[in-house]
Amino acid sequence: MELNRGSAIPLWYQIAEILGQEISSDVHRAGRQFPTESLLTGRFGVNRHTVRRAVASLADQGLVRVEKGRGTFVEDHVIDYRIGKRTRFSANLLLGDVEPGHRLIGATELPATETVSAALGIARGDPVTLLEAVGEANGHPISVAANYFPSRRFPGLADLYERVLSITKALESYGIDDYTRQSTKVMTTIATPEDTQLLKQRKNMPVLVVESVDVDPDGLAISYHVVRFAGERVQLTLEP
Amino acid sequence: MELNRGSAIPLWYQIAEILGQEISSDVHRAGRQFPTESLLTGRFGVNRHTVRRAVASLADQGLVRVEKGRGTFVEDHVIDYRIGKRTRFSANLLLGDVEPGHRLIGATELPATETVSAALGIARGDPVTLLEAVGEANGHPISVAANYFPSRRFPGLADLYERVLSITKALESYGIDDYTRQSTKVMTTIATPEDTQLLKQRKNMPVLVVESVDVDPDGLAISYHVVRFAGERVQLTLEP
DNA sequence: CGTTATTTGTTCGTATGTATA
DNA sequence: GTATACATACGAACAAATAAC
Repeated sequence: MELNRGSAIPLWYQIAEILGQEISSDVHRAGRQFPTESLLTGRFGVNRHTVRRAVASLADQGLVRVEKGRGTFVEDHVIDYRIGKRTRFSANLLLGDVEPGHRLIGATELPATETVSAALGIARGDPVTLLEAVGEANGHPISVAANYFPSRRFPGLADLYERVLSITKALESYGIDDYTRQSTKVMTTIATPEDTQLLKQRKNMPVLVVESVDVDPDGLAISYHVVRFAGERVQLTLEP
Repeated sequence: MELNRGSAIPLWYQIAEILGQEISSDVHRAGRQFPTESLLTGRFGVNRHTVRRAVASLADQGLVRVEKGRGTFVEDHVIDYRIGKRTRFSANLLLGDVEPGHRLIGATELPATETVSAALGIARGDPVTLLEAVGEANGHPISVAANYFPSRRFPGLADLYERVLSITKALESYGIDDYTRQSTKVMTTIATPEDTQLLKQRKNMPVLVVESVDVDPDGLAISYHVVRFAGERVQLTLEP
């Protein structure tokens, strides 16, 4: 990682690239203080203005936050979560350079509430299987998901899921080899105490709430999802 | 609005429908206390359980919020904002029964920052026109938008906009008769003091941040938008 | 501060109509 | 037709949280 002084690429840009890389690879830990301008001028052997230009670029990219009189701080990493017609959790995150993971925190059967029954197109009170899971990226929790399935159509889904640990695979056992996203709604609220605990957020941080319905090729609803993302760690990208 | 006791439709459901209608038509104002169970049993001449069933349905639909020992409260109305390939602000809101409006709060020309130039596919420092506006629905502010346009391609856009008060119309003068959404990103943060003031939010409420790029039929970027929605008043619905 | 009234939450029991086996 | 199950509706009582005094 050496600077190339002869090149057509500006010095400040090369420095910004190096520092950006270091932030991505956690050399500078999120939330912690970033090296001061004076430290960086020493390290790269350039003028303070050159370093400032590089840091300004990082700030503009949202990688760091500069506070007059206090210092520069590394922003929390933001994970890019793509939402489209064929959203799958793990497949999704693998597109970035993050290691995805699930942790099942509950599998129950209960009668459908108004909202759930309406979303799934079943009668209120019909039994639904609720799979609750925490989604992780690089070992950090980023989402709490409530996934509802009509139990009449998928009997024993909870047990099956606990064995294969994949919704897509579990559904294959019922002959569902393909499903698509029918509707998606995005909201935001302040994290509940439960969110705060599960997502290891600080108090009073915002959460992104995504409500969606998946349908089979015949247009029949097969699942209703309410996913709550840690707002400070996730960015949704909507696929055209 | 009378109850039909003989009908196949349950009493509690009829009551929920009536009360839901009243909430939509602002008979019960948002944020204010909803009639108590005892008042409603009196009004409808039914058992308290029947009223509770109806109110539970309203709560499940998100129309009211029930607090033990305090009472039931009408939730803030949520505006459904559709996002798709052809998102237009006013056209969008007119689909609901809300009266849309704009208020321009600033029109300036400035050099493109890193993010803006990258989004618009121009060189950093190239002049861009920034139109800042507050979006309103039914007279209440729901969004603060920063709209960036490449000034070289649209010279005099700011003045033109102030005359026609419509981005779509202003762009027509430059021969742009159609544009589509190229990319959309959704994030959330806590409102800044400026957000709080412009959106008339309470302090520390979340905002939904939508970043998007519009392109002309040739795929050339014509605008970059950063819109900040009052989180408690807006729900985004993503069109498939 | 404690007391009291208000309001919602919960749990008994009872009766009735409807659909299903 | 009978038995069973289920949802609806009503009645009464008590528990728990809150607000007002």
